[in-house]
Parts: sequence; C-alpha cells; structure tokens
Amino acid sequence: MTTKNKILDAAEDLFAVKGFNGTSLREITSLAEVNLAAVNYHFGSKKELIKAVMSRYMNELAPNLEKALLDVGSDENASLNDVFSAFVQPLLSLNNFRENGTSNFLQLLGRGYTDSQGFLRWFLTTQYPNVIQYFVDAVQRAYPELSPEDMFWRLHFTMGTIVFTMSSSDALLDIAKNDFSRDLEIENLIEQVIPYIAAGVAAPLK
Amino acid sequence: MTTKNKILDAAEDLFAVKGFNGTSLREITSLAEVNLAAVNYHFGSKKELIKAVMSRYMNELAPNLEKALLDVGSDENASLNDVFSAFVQPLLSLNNFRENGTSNFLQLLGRGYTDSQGFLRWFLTTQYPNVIQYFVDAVQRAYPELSPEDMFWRLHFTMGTIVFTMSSSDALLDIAKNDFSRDLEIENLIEQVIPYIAAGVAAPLK
DNA sequence: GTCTATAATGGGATAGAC
DNA sequence: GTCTATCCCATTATAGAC
Repeated sequence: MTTKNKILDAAEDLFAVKGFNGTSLREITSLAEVNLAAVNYHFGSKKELIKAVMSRYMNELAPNLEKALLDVGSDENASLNDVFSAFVQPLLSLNNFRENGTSNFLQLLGRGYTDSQGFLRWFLTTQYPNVIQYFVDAVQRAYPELSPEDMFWRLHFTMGTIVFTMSSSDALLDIAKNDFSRDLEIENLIEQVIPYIAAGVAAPLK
Repeated sequence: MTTKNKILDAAEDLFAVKGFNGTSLREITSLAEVNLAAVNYHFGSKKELIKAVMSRYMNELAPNLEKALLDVGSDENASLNDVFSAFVQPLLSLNNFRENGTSNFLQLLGRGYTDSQGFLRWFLTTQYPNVIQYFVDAVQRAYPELSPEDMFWRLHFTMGTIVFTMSSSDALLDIAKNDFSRDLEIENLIEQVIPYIAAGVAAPLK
C-alpha cells in the first residue's frame, strides 16, 4: 500500500460523498494517514489528483464497456433495453476493483458534472471518446428513427437520471429500507432504473 | 432597488452558475455593488442568504404550482403527460418574475441537491410539503397501477433528470447551438424533457 | 520520499466609527 | 444602514531539513 494509493483511495471516498470543491487536501491526507505535502509531491495539484482518481476508474472500465457496447451494437436484434443493459456488468465489476467501486464511480461522475464548472466533463469526453461513440452507435442501431438531435437530448437526460440517482444512492437505499422494508443493493437500483431510461429514450417522437 | 434586493439578485445569478460553495460573499457584494458587510447585516449569514434566494422563488412558485397540480389531479382523464405539463406554465411564469427566472430557479434547485450536503433539500421538503403531496396524488390518479414503491423510484429518477438537465442547461444549449445550429431557450428544453420523463414513469412494470 | 514549518491567499464574520 | 478595518480561520501550495 503505497502513499500514492492511500491518497487515491481516501480522495475517492471523500470526493464521492462531499464533492470535489467540498473536500480539502487536509481531509484527504488525514484520512489517508499521510503527510499533507504528499499530495502535491505525488500529484502536483488538487486538480491533477481529481483527474488521477477518475482515470483509475476509467482505465479499468473503458475496455470492458467498449467491448460490451461493440457487441450489442453489432447485434441486429438488440433493443434499447439491451443497449442499456450492456452497462450493467462492466459497472458492477468495479466492485471487484475496489469496495463500493460501482457506487463510488457513479457518484464521482455525478460530481464531475456539477462541481468544478465542467472541466471533468471535458476531460472524460476528450480522453475516452470511444465509449461515447460506441454507445451512440448502439442506440442508433436499436432505434434508427431517432434523429441525432433527439438522441443528443435523450442521452443527456439519461445521463442525468443515472448520475443523479447514483449520487444520492445512499439516501435512496436508506429510504427504501425504512419506508418499504426493502434491503436493496446498488445492483437493484440499476435494475430499477433501466426500464425507466429505456422507456424515456424510446418515447414517441413529436 | 434596495440593498437587500441587490444582494438577492446578484447572489442568485452567481449561485446558479457557480454553485453555493463556489460563490463567495465578496463576489456577491462586488457584483451587487454594495458593501461586504451588508450581507451579514441583512441576512445574518451566507446560509440564510441561500435560503432567502430560494424562498423568494418558492413563495412565488408554490401557489401557482399547487393550483395547477390540484387541477390536473382532480381531472379523471388526465394522463401522465398532462401531470408533468402542469409544471410548465408555473415554471415559465418565473420569467416574468425575474429575467432568466425559470432557468435560474431550476439551476438553483439542481445545485441544492448536490452542493451543501442536502440542507437545501431538507429546507424545501419541510417548508413546501404541499407541492410534493399534490404532485404524488396527481401521478397516482393518472397511473393507479403504479405501486407506492415503484412510484417512489420513478419520481426520484424524474427529479434526477430534471435537476441534472437544468443544472447543465447552459452547456446543453451551447452544444445544441454549435452541433445542430439550434437557438433554443430553456422553454424548448422543458418541452423536450416532458415526453422523456412521462414515458419513463409510464414504463412497463416487471 | 517524507517531514515540519510557513508562505500566500481567500474565506466568513464582526467591531466600531459615521 | 453603511462603511472601513480587521479578526480568525481554512485553504492550496512550497521551501528546506532530514
């Protein structure tokens, strides 16, 4: 367990809960039990640390996701439900990569869209363009009537649904337990949301 | 134009763009062209200022929204699309209340869910419970097969779609302009999103 | 590579003159 | 009600000893 990895782990957990702006280097180094100066020594700046935390996940996720999306994209009979379901296994496998990996990653993604004026959005779309392209292609094949413009909007709505749901997933799972006596996992949440977004994307055109 | 209102206006514009955490009192008073100490004199603290900014909108919006939701909720033949459409006029009328009112308010709502560890969510749900109740009732009537548990999930997904879309609406409208030569307003965005969320809430049950 | 100490900046809040 | 000046605290980042 190197200092660099201790920092990455601690930063990830704190960023997921409190956001990037809301987490200080002091909190990170304190949780990681390393010296305050270590962040700047190993990463150069807080911004670079944020990128490093996200890259660690994206480098793990991107190959699996690209493969799954290429597969479903080349299947003539794939439905929209199938396309969205292609995300499930790659995302869940992040739990093997790190404890709460799936939940953490999705929460970080949500933070990236609202914190820090979109620099993370820029980073992800420029660094991992294939994931997006393959996804768009697969949706296009499953629902050819959707114009590029309508697809743009609906995919953004979908991104919002996912990201927001996941960034408040802890609270949601708590409520489900209290109000409905349901002991759910992040996995069940993903199963709940897929019919919703598939129906949304497939909504009738005006 | 009182000092208090100058502060509220400036705070609102900055909060919408940069979030609550991302906006300093110095930026607010500088934009408002008032003295730094004025915020604490008039509002007591930054947190109270945030509440005041939100209350100004909620006090304007809540009566209109409650009325629209009660109306659509008492209509035997109202569809889910009708229920969601009930939000449109009350939301758009915020543009008469203040320039960019609709967009600003929705962005602030989005910020409230991700910034500042949910204190704003608590504030809104406890201060304006009727809006939520009437809305749930109207959805229940339009789609009675939906169990309370499924409704809970789907309404939360819907909240996520709206809030996320609106909190990145500036970026989205920019992209629409660049990629599709479309000069859209927040109004068009709302029209785009309603079919999506209505279809999502109405998705087939397992 | 790790530490202490500290620089440099910016934050929210307040005291007290006017 | 408004202003200046300032307090006190937290932040990121770095210099320099070990």
